[in-house]
Amino acid sequence: MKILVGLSGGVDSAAAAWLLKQAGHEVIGATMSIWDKNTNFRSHTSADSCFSPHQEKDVETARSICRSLDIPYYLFDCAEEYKKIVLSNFRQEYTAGRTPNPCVWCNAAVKFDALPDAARKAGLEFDKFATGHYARLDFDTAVGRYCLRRGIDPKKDQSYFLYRLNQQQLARILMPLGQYRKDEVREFARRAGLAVADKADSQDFYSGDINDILQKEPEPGNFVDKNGKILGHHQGIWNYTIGQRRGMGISSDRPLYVIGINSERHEVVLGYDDDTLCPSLICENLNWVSIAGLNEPRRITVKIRSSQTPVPALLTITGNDRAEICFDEPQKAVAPGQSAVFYDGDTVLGGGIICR
RNA sequence: UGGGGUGUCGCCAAGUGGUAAGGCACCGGUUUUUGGUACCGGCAUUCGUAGGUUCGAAUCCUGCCACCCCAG
Repeated sequence: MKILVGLSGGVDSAAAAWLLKQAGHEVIGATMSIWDKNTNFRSHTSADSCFSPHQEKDVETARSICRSLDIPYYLFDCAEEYKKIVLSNFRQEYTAGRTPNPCVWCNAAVKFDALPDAARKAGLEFDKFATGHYARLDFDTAVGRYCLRRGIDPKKDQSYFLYRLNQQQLARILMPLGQYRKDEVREFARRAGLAVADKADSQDFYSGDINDILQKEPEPGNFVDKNGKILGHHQGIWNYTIGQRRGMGISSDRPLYVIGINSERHEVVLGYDDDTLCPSLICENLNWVSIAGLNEPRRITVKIRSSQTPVPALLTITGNDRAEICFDEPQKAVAPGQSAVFYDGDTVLGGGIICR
């Protein structure tokens, strides 16, 4: 097969490319560029964030990975789509007092969409598009759908970020790392002689001044308690997210957490540990993956953040493109704007955006 | 300027003669392809201030300063 591999400059995607080449496929490397050169932020920071002017360094790394794997390499400019979808969602959500998840949108609209698209438009032909994600894919003939499943390594599973992919996209995707553990992947990279074999994991989305990326000026408002009593002042609701503890600068008898954000009043509501607990949530903008939909309530497990083991709950469709999830045990810090992803064991059924 | 009270880290606060607990905040690190959480570590040679008593004081005594309350 002819396979286009999305390379980030990290170990995982490099190892994925190597694995596919080892398996005898014809592999092509590609990276999407997302930083708009016209952006003029006041503060530029660390190189290891995803959205950063330093992405050229990652491109260079990806290029040298391809050189050592002896495969062709291409760079595609996806900054326009990235700006239109990921950044605009990011800005809109934070401004509305919600907490966006850029990775979820980036995957569905850019990485697994604009990037392979750009490659095709540039005249590249390939059968599949592969990445270094820790998730598994297969086709379930019984339901006639492509199914997304958790990666074997529970600590590295990235299926949470992928629940927005549609069947057309899934049909052409390969995720060769889903069946390996991280330490095995590093071992592959070492064996392949890749310089990135021991490169550090993870990256922030963005590490500069949030006012820059939101194109906002600081906007003072109050910290209040549940009863509306003023506890202090902040410089913009977009600096906070439900469940957040640090960064308020307010001392109390016990730690204080953000339990609400009121965009109309520009207030951030603070409360104790217990106040962050929530028995249920409503989500909308649903996307179904391994099933076509749901007609009756279903017992599932659900993740409301990426680094969480799925927790048991009851999923009920309550309206058009709207669902309610009742947790067996109340969950901490349910943040609107984040995603709730539904699982049945290792299988991603679908998910939606939390609205309350 | 009569009476009473208080003054220990940014905030709260233990300690009443034996050589400064704890919580919150803050800072650093670990975890993590969002945000966040959690975890680990750091954080008053000094107790409003100046003297005195004592082997030894944040703790006892005296002066001064500041703040609070009551009475003017």
